[in-house]
Amino acid sequence: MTTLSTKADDIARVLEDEIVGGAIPPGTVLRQENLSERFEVSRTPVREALRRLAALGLVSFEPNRGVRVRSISASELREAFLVRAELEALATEVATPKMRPDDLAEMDTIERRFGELTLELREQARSGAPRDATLFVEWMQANYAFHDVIYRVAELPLVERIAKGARRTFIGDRVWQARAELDELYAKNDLQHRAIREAIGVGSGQAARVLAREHVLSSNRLIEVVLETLGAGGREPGWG
Amino acid sequence: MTTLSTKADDIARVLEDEIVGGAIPPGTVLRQENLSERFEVSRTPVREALRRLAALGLVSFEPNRGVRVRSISASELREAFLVRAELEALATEVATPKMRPDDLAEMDTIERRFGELTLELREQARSGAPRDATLFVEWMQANYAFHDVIYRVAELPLVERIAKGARRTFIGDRVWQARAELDELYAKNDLQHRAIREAIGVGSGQAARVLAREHVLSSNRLIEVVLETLGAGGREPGWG
DNA sequence: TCAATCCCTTTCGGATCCAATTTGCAGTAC
DNA sequence: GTACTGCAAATTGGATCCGAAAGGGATTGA
Repeated sequence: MTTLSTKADDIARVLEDEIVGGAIPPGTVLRQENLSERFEVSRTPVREALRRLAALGLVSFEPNRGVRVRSISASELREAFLVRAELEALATEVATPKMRPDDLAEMDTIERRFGELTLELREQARSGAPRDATLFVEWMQANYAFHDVIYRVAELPLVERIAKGARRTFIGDRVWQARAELDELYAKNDLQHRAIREAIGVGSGQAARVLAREHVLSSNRLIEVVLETLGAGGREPGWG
Repeated sequence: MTTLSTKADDIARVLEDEIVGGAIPPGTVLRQENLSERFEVSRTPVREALRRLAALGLVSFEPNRGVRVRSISASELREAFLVRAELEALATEVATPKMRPDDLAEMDTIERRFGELTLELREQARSGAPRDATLFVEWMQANYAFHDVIYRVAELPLVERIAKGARRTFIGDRVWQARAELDELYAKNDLQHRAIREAIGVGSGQAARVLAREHVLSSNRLIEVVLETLGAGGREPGWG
């Protein structure tokens, strides 16, 4: 029986998901022994996993002190959006002439679902009820699924990898649940998706590029508003 | 006395430089024991270093078989140039309004030197003499220095990191020395640098962006010509 | 009261040791 | 001659062990 993956890789994947998903908040100090007893392995594979996370920029490595989950600054966040904007624009332009009818049909299906979820979210936001996390996650997934079709058609694995790496600098989902006026974001996102899909449909790579870029940048602007109102409060847990 | 860096990090840095510099050719299999006796350490830090290289995409990790230096395919190379083109365009646009007189002066100094080196290289190419490696390296460094000013002024560390990561997928410098008709590239590069500098000088971020993008893309086109004539011969050493 | 020093605990980095997997080769059956 | 089996060498993955660095607290001295 072939193993096909090492424990270090498994651990790295799990921690990666937990960090980008927000389950492990920024600033957390990761102790090797904790992780080794949690995953029921020795510290050796744990350290290899941590090296990988460090190379990916998810944690910072202080020699002889430990690793801590990196917290992202406002400027880093803005930059990540800039990178995403450029690369998604590129991918969208490249994908446009390669789109096949079934790809477009898939985009339509996803977009329809996305529209429904958007309505539900706005409904919820207007009613003032507490946010439903699962609904939000679904909305997010539909959002990503839309872009994933584009990435798949574009066939630019490097671009996809980098853009998705930048995408994950999201500070977790709770940011999005923070303010009710994100209503505007929901509606705009939906409209922009449709505009992008239409531009692709008529085969205008240029237009699709511009729209994709603006789409990401407008998300950026709204996120910044949220961060301001949240007070950019990056409280940093100490080493203890 | 504080160590300030671990052996794993040191080893990773050295190997990184050797791989991107071409000293360790693509396809090479890296044996843990070889490296451990070369660096006079045990295999533990070596493996951590290899994990980092794997996370950076410089080597591929096959469980229970070993690591090998990744060889870059033509499509990967093309993609890397696309990424660089977008990100350098972005950086150039952002840098334009932030340029101070002394920054511009520095660009002029570098560009002047770059022009001289370009002339020397073209001279050498026309004379049919064997390429002077050090001259070429100098030319390359001046080329990079020009762009580095832009990156420094732009103050976009993430963009800089990604773009430079894509820049290093260069298959070493010998590619550039392969054909004499790169003459054209030398001249064009020089002219494009000047155009970019002038666009920045008049404060047109839009123009600078477009010029920077075309600059990188034209390098890409010429590289592809070279690869075609070279026969894309990616001979892969076996596992032995 | 406050600062410097020593020591003890915690935690990390690295070395060594052992188990598991792969691989090459010899031998054998057909 | 070819394909298959089984063993042995090479190599990796992981566990355990040890020395060293960092941090905290008590003691001492001014």
